[in-house]
Parts: sequence; C-alpha cells; structure tokens
Amino acid sequence: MSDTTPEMLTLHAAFAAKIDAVLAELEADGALPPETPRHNVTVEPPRDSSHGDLATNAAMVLAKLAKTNPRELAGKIVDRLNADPDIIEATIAGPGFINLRLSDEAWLNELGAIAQSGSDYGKSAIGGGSTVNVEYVSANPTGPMHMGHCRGAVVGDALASLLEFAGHKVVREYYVNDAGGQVDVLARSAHLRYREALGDTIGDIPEGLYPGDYLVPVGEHLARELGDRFKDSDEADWLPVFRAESVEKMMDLIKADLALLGIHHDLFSSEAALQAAGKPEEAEKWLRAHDLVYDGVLEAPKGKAPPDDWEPVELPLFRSTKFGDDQDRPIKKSDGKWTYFGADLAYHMQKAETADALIDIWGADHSGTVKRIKAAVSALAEGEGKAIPFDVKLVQMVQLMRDGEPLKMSKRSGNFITLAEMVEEVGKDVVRFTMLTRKPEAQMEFDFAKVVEASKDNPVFYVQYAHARISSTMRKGAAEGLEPSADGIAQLGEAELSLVKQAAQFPRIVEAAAKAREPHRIAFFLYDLGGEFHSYWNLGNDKPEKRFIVAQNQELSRARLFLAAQIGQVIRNGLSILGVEAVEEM
RNA sequence: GCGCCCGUAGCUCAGUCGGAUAGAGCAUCAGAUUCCUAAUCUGGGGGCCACAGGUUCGAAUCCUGUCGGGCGCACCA
Repeated sequence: MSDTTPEMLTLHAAFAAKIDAVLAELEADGALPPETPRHNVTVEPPRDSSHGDLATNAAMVLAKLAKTNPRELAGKIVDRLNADPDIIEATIAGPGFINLRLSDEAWLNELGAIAQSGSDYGKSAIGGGSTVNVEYVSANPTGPMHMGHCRGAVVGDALASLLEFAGHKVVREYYVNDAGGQVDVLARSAHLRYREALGDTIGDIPEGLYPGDYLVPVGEHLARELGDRFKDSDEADWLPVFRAESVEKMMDLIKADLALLGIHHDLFSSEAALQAAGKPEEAEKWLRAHDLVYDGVLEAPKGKAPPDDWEPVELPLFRSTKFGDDQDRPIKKSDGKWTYFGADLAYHMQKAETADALIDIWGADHSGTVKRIKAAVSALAEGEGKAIPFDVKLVQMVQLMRDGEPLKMSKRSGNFITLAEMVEEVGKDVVRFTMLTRKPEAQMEFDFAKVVEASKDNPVFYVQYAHARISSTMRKGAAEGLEPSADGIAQLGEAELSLVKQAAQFPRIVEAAAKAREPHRIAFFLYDLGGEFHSYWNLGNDKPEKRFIVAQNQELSRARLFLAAQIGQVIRNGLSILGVEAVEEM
C-alpha cells in the first residue's frame, strides 16, 4: 500500500473510498446517473472468507438506476477495481456481488496503522463532535443498588464509552428522584434509626418503612449532627431536614456501589431542584397553550379489576393518546404535586438544552411509560424549535441462577442480592463483560457458578487470557532482547494474516456498534478476536517454529512480536470501551 | 383485554441497513495430548431460523396474523 499520509485511513475506510471513487467515475462516464445515492452500498467482509477479503453489493443495489442488470454493471466496476495495485483480484459472483481479494501487503500494513494510532486505533469521527446525553441507572435514592439495576448500569456506561470512542461528546447523567413520596418514607425510616441511635427502643420496623440495616449509620450520623432536638418533635419540623440528609447519604451509598463497577457519572440532576426552578410549570404552560394538556378525568384501568380505592378525579392530563398511548396521562396528582411523569418531561427538556441527542436506559419494567415520554419530548422539543433525537433503550430482566437453579428474590423477604455482593463474589470485569455478551433487549440468565469458571467456556476469561498471553510473550521477548519490529513483516504467513484480518475489523465494528448503539457488538468482536488469537497460539503447541519467539529467526520473531503487540492493542482498545481491565497476567 | 420486548442446533447465545451454503461455545461422537505455549487441542454429526401468509432479484432479518415466554397496564417511581 502506498498510503503513508499522516491521516492514515483504516483499511476498510480506504477500500470503501476506492469503491466510492469508482462509482464517481462511472457517474462521470454516464454509466450511472449523477449523484447516485450510495446509502445502500455496503463494503464488508463476505460471510465466507473463500469468497475473498471484501465484498460489495454496489452493482446489485445500483443496477436499476443504471438501467442495466447487476452483472453488467458489476463488470464495469470490476474492470476499474482491477487496475488498483492493492487489489489482487476483483471478481463477480452470484447475482452480482463483487468480491475483492487484497494484497497481503495491504493487510499487513494495517499493523502499522494500529501501531501508529495506539490507543486511538478504532476511534471514529462519525459522531462529529455532537453531544449525546446518556441517562442511566437513576435508581431511587432510597437504598443500596441491587442486582436489578446492574444491567442497565453496565449497558449505559459501555454505550457512553462507545459513543465517545465514535466521536461524540457524551454526558453521563443520573436523575435523582428526590422529590417523591418514597423519599418521605426514607426520611421517616431514617428518623426511626435516629431515635434508635439516641437510645430509643424501636422494636420491629413498622410496615411501610424501609427495614434495611443500611439506615443505621444514617441514623447515627443524624444523631451526631443534630443532637436530640428532633427526637420528639412533630414530623413537619424534621421531615425536610431528614429528607435532604438521608437522600445525600443514600447517594453516597449509590455512588460507592457504582464505583465498584467502575461507573462514574458526570452529572447528577435533582428532581427537587428541577421543581424548585419551576421547570414543570413552564412545560405545562406550553402544553396547555397547544391543547396537549387539559383537565380531565382518568379512565378506570382496563382489563382488570380497579383498585378498591378507585374513584374518578379530575387531573391535568397530557394528551398521550394522540401519540399512540392507551390513555392520557396525568402530570399532576390530586394533591397538587407533580407526578413523576410531569416532572420527567420537564427534566428531559432541561437535558435537551445542552445536548444534540438524548438516550435513556430504562429497565423493562418501565416499558409502559416509553410512549408518553417520547410523545411529550417530541411535542415540547418541536415547540421550542429544536427537534431532538431521543432514544429510550429498554434493558430486559436478568434471571439470577446458581448452578442452573433460579435464585428467588423478593424485597419483601429481604432476600435480594445487592450490587456490592455481586461484585464482591464474581468481580467487576465478570459482571460487566457478562452483561455485555447479550443484546440488551433479550432476557438473560446470569449464573454465579458459570461466570467465574476459568475456562474457554467463559468469554471474559477467554478474552483476558488472550491479552495475558500476549503480555507474557512480550515480556519473554524483552527478556531475550527482542524488540517488536515491522521490518520482517513480509515473512508472516497465512495464519498470521487471518489474525490481522480479524483485528482490522475493529474500526468497522466500532462504527456499526455506535450507529446501532449496541455495545455488545464490541464484546462479541473481542471474543472472536481472542478465539483467533488462541487458535494461532495453539499452533505452537505441536510446532515450535510457529511460536512467537523462534530461536532460529530473530527477524521473524520480532515481526511476530510486532503482530502480537498490535493484537494486544486492539484487545485493550475494545476492553476499554467495555470498561473491562486488560490483565497482564492471570 | 391492551402495550412493549423476546422466540435461531439438545442447552446458552451471535447473526452487519435485506445478500451468497445460517454461525460460536457447551453437550454429544471420533481422534490427539500429561505438554509450563499451564488453566487442553483437532475433526465430525446436529437447523422447517416458533407457525402461516405477504413485500422482492433475494427474508432469520421488513409487513400482517396466530401460538409460546417475559415485563407492564389509575395519581407509585
């Protein structure tokens, strides 16, 4: 490859550009109409590698526009591609696929690109510097994180990193629901613990309050801070103080839990502060002016018996039925306070003010509320002259297992597993990687016994072990005075080449994953790359001449070490997106 | 009853904007191996992509319907 410009294109980008250039030539010749749309044209490795290194469907997609049949158009494209020295062969196959076989040199040069870019290899500019706000976790500040929060936390965090890697600015945001009724419950529970700390006997925790031990230190803290002046006073006196104090303590707890998973948000937004600033009123005013909020009576729930205390009341309702929802949704409660939804739509407007796109990561148990919030946001955003892309990604439930048996969890019985316990038992990397080796919209099982197995059945172990093997090889090379070098790279053969080809997919995978907003694709890529590496490594079991360091040939050893170093780099880059450590040894 | 998600090998799961003969690991079967390049290796068998229609050069992928599983369904959050 003759490409030695500083802004080195990755291999796939370079060849996609070559094909694009050919299409431009055909436009100039009149074989294609001017400004032929290219969005359907793909350039990707064929499923079957015997077909070649890259394949494009350009001829099939564009044949109609060219007023010809796919194979004939393919012929014109192939003729031009065959003139390129980096393309050994361009052939037409099947209905009109164009298969390209690239020179070994073109592939091997990608190793140089990896070395040159280092930890930047695979980064993309498709984000164009636009700001994406990713809101994830947003667990209620009423207790420690438990397992149910885990998947959304990991997926949201990896997605944020992925988008950064793909050229977006990212804001990682946590919405603190510190304004609702459950915070009163928290405050009352904390008050009980406060009295306990001051020597009162509290007995069993009354029904409806939080029984967890985690409130004991909060009560002790409050007793130290406040003395006994709220011990016997009216609830109205102490409630605001206890709310604020206990929410703060719960957020400390939650942040510590998240840190165990390597998760750190940029921004914590308070619902109470939002309301104090009058944001929901602003939103309501605009919605009423556009007849999207009206005072009406809620319908009784359909399809099941209404609750005992059901009674029709008039409330301000958002016209979400206009957007496909089952019924209109209240933005205020009968006590005059904002509903969660009423505050949430104002909150999304607030986020939209500083971002170009919004993403929410929610648990599947909130699926019923997606329509109303999407409707409200698009109505409000357009009203303010700023339509904003808004995605709600639902993360499905995780079924916890131990040795193939489902673990029953219920808050009522107190039998639930906290995030901290889980991380302590299996480790951060295992939790993160396992949560990411499944597409988020499918339910998954998490078996405590299986995920810690140190064997090839376990994807986390498999990928980390590949990196550890590379590290140990590099150490061994260094001990023998062998520095990695690209000089002898031409000596690398078929087996090494297929490893390079796998690693060279990374930039493509990053872009595809970022566009689809699916971080799990990175995890699967790493698993495949690790597999490719291990099978290459295994060649050395029987054939010492296939090992990275071969006594007889220093130049080959140095070239193979160069290869190993670049594979290690790609694994590190991928793992960094997932927030999983690339270990040096195991 | 309604809404959202899922259904791919015996099991757990991938499957690129619709692309060529649908993949991986486990399990199974047949070989190899006791080796610090250690926490196995090589190869084989195994599929009505839940089912039925539709869209088109082409469908696991898109549309409609049916069945099965999960989640949710008054002012909670």
